[in-house]
Amino acid sequence: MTSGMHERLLNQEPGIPLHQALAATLEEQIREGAWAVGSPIPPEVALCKLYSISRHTLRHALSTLEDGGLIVRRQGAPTRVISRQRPRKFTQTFNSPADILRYPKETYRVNEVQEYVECDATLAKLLKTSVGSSWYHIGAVRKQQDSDLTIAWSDIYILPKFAELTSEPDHTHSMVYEQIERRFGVRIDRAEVDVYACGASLSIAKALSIPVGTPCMAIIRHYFDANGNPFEISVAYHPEQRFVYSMEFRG
Amino acid sequence: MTSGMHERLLNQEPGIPLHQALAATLEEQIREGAWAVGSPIPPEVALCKLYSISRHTLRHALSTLEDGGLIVRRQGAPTRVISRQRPRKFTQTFNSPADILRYPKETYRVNEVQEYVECDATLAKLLKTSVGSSWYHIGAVRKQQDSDLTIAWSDIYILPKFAELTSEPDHTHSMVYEQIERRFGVRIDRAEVDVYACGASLSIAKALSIPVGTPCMAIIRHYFDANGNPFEISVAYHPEQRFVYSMEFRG
DNA sequence: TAAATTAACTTGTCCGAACAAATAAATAGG
DNA sequence: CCTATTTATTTGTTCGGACAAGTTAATTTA
Repeated sequence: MTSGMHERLLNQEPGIPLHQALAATLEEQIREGAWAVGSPIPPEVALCKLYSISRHTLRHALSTLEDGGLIVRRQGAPTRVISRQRPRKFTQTFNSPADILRYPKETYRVNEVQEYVECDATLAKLLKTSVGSSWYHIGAVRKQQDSDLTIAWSDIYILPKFAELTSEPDHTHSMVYEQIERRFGVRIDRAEVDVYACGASLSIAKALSIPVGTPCMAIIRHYFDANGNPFEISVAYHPEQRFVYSMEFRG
Repeated sequence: MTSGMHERLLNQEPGIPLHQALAATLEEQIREGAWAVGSPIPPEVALCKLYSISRHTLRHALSTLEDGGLIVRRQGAPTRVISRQRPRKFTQTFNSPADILRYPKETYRVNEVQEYVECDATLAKLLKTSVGSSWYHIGAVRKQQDSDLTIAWSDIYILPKFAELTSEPDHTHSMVYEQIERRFGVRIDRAEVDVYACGASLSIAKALSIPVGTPCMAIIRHYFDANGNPFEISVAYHPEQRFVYSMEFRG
């Protein structure tokens, strides 16, 4: 190309910051394919001269594009385009593990079973652990504070060394993982949640006063510590119509 | 306090940037409760003098804290502490709405019903829309490509103007929302997902060849456009044992 | 007293410059 | 031809300064 590249003027409207207008312009250029995905964009000093702006302002704009997932920057290496459009990501953020199941605050547990158990084949498969592993089992119903309506049956399995938690005063009114974190300093690093439908077993039907085989939503939560080992596994059974697991995603 | 506040030296180890060390120090201060939640921290110029650093470096550190959710900054107003600890957020990111339900790629639909419908009271409640609103209804079973095992029954409701989609060649092998986006340029801005357990109704039981009342997991997805209006609502029923909705969260 | 205006304060934007650190390309050596 | 070293390139860090824009508190005015 004989004629030099003409400077693309920033349509600088009053009121919007320069770095913002610049980011929009660059994003537009990337979308139009001015630079192919994977290829480097001009170095910062070149862009500064092209747009007649300070390096600081340019870097602010590039930072915006990087946050948006359009480019990657590495010290020493040229900045590269990694996507022509802002990748659409549907995210759902939970501020605490309690939100994962969105249990209303106004619920509490009534423990009916407390015992040490050893995994047989069936339980090991359910908990995704090995046969013979030992757990402290808490069987409880979860009720609504005001109406006393039974929402679910919960089987909570925790490491035997945490068994003493059950003697805590507010044990039945707060989440077990919170108590473990408070008393033992074990922090949740990762959580797995499985959801599926099943019919109520005999014992669950009895505890919830529903017919055997009533459709239930089973929610199994695995809590892992920083070392990747599970320290709490809870299995909750929600009878039909008594619980809706609701989520929202934004693009 | 008569004695002036003693400067807290930054334990500046070689190799780590100043703004990073500063951010760590400030985060520590906040965690220790140097400033109560809701109260303002000293203005930038004061912190600059206290730590003998440039305002630019300080702002870089504050930006880090803001990203971490510890403080909020508003032009003109003092910066305030909003949390003493980095709020633990469990996030799950989906790159496409398909991942929300994690449908395997190797599934396809077999349409059995295609009709225009008008919401009666029951349907309006299920779809969270108003009575009398019109939709184009697609009833279909979802099957696995190789085994031909039926995974679910789906009721898909789309705006009447999108009805012509069903004549597309690959209609049954791709997601309806994808086709809407491709053909009509309607982009998903938000999605709501509700999950609960229910028993199989007569029509569903017949379509899936299962007994009436078989436990099913119902997943209702609402897709909203940029204006906040729903343009597709799908209701899927998964019989027990045939579908597990699995999620993973990281702290 | 209550509302409107002013002033002080605080964060946001933007420039210029210099050096450090990491990477990629060019060069020298086996 | 391949490897190790050097050089050039590019992004990261840090300073210093000035003004703009928004918020809050104080002041004035009705």
